Amino acid sequence: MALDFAKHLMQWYNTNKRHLPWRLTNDPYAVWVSEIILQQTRVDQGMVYYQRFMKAWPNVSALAKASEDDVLKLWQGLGYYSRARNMHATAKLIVQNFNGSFPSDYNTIKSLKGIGSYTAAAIASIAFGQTFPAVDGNVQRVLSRVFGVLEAVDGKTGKKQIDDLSWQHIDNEDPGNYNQAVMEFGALQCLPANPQCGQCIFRESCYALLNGLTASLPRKQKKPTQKIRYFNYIWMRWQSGNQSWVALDKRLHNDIWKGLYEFPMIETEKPVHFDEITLLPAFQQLVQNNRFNIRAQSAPVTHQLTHQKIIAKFFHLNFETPLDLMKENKLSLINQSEIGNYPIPRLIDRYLQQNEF
DNA sequence: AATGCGGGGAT
DNA sequence: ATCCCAGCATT
Repeated sequence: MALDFAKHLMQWYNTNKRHLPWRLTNDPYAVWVSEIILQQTRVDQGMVYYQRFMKAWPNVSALAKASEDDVLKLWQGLGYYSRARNMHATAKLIVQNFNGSFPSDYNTIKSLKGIGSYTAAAIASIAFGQTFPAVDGNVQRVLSRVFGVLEAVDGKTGKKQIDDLSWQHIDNEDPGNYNQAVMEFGALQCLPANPQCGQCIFRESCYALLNGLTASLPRKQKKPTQKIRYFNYIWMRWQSGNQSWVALDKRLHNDIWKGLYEFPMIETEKPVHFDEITLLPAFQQLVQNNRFNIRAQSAPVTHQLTHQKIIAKFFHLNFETPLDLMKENKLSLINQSEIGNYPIPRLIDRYLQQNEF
């Protein structure tokens, strides 16, 4: 199986690989330039920059002699500008400390500014033929799907599993092309969304495909940054005997509440103040008559939370609906929604037309 | 383990 | 709008 993966992959690579300029050479400088440019950058976008960069500074010493401003200028529009600054600094360091020739030792390569474990492995394998698996986003995706890495690939254990797999399957005879083959496979076949599984060479053995997990692998543990937004609503409270009642406004689709105030209220990025809200005339009257204690609330919530959860949390479910009292007070209960085991009364527009409560 | 760093393409 | 891209350095 271990041999099979690399063998099939290399065959696929030979017939399907794209013809890219940095694949025409094993010059460590060219490999370095291409790898830095391609960090978090699509091939299509980086291509032009690579050509211009190599034309402007074809080797380490040329780059070392350039001014940082010129390097940054060429980098303009590519993003992650520390890449350019690091390259320039590293070129000067290579001239100073390594006599202008790119180091071939993995740990030395990795010690250079802007070169981490991925780039060091890529340079060591592609330029110097050493067996170091280069693990990037493509590799994480391909290996986690084909071999079924269920742990998060950015977590400790998942990373270890990917690392083990990549050492297990790397082609010692041609590590540089093996590394590029996995990445190319990830970029052309095993796509993040809508992978081309129908014509995939691993379709009969791929763990993810066989278990219907292609869409959910690789798993990531990093949760998306949660935006705080505010669900705004008005709640009313009134006493009747020993009972305290609460009425909420009605939620419509798209997180809009409507009914108690003039304009539909919608989710906002900042809390809403009561002053900013205009109640419908009928309710203004009720407030003036001290029949109701009425407040506006803005509840900070993460977007994922449902309206029901917000209400439940806000009121701590500390009220029970006295249906009888509702009727006695001539409030027609139009709708109930279950929150947990507690029914919550909702006011709807019909109430507003009844001036008598 | 989490963040910041960027611009662009695909969905 | 959100995710992701041939990641790395810093905290």
